[in-house]
Amino acid sequence: MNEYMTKQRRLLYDFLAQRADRRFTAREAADALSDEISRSAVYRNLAALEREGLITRSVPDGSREIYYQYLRCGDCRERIHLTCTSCGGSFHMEEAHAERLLKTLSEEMGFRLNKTKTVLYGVCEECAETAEKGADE
Amino acid sequence: MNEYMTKQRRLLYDFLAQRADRRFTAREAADALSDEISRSAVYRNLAALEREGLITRSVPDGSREIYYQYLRCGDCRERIHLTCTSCGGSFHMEEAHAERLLKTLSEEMGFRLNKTKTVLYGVCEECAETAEKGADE
DNA sequence: CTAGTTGCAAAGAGTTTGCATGGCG
DNA sequence: CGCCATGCAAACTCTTTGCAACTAG
Repeated sequence: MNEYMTKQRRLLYDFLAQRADRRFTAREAADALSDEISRSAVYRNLAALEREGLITRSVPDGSREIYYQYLRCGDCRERIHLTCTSCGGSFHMEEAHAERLLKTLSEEMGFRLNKTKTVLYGVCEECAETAEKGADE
Repeated sequence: MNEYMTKQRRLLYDFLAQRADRRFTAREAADALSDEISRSAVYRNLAALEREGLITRSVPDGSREIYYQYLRCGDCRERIHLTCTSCGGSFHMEEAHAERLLKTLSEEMGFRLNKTKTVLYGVCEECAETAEKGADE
């Protein structure tokens, strides 16, 4: 898979690098690169990247569109992710805490947590502060 | 909203009760009830129920379809859910553990976890055992 | 009665696919 | 050169919507 490094592929990879850790839809990628890559190539490449585990997919509440996200760091794939529902930003949980959580769930109820699939949703520090300054809600 | 209890609505509610805590797609519900309820009514009612917070939506990896799930217990909505990626079954995390997790995330990185939105994925005890008996993988 | 609800069929949105052409290695 | 990838447009799938008929309260 991904045997040829085409011009289109390279441009898409650049796009990913620029948007590291941020969500985007296939449509956004296709629009941003519409002069250079066809819609179908974008879809096909994103699907391939997902298969390889280099990007992850999600479908936020209220949306019908698939969002992709490139997780920059190499060790990401073995860590539990936190996603900010406000900015879409991604963070990870410290290993020690993740392990403790894993252990707790396993011991208490035999549940084997999948660190890769699991995403914790909430609001990140930065967004929480912004929201507080903005007052209402 | 949901002011009238129509025959169709009642049938859909029965369907939910029967499938409590299990995932199903709008299509599955529509098919199961196709003699009694039109597809559009199913979609409309599921959307209404979701708005009211009585059912939750999710889009599993590799699927494009929206899955719904009725969470039986009343106190569910304030608890962190665990979903088994094998059987789709739903469980919750004990309050004490949830609180500890919340506190850890908040103190360590200012992340405010949303208990309602967050779902932990993994394999439940029962499915893990079945898989082990089945051997491979 | 009257407003919410249904059913139907048509429209929409997002994604996928077939096939001929093009380009990487 | 051979094979993978692209582009285009048509096809698909799931979901939503407009509207007239129906029905719960």
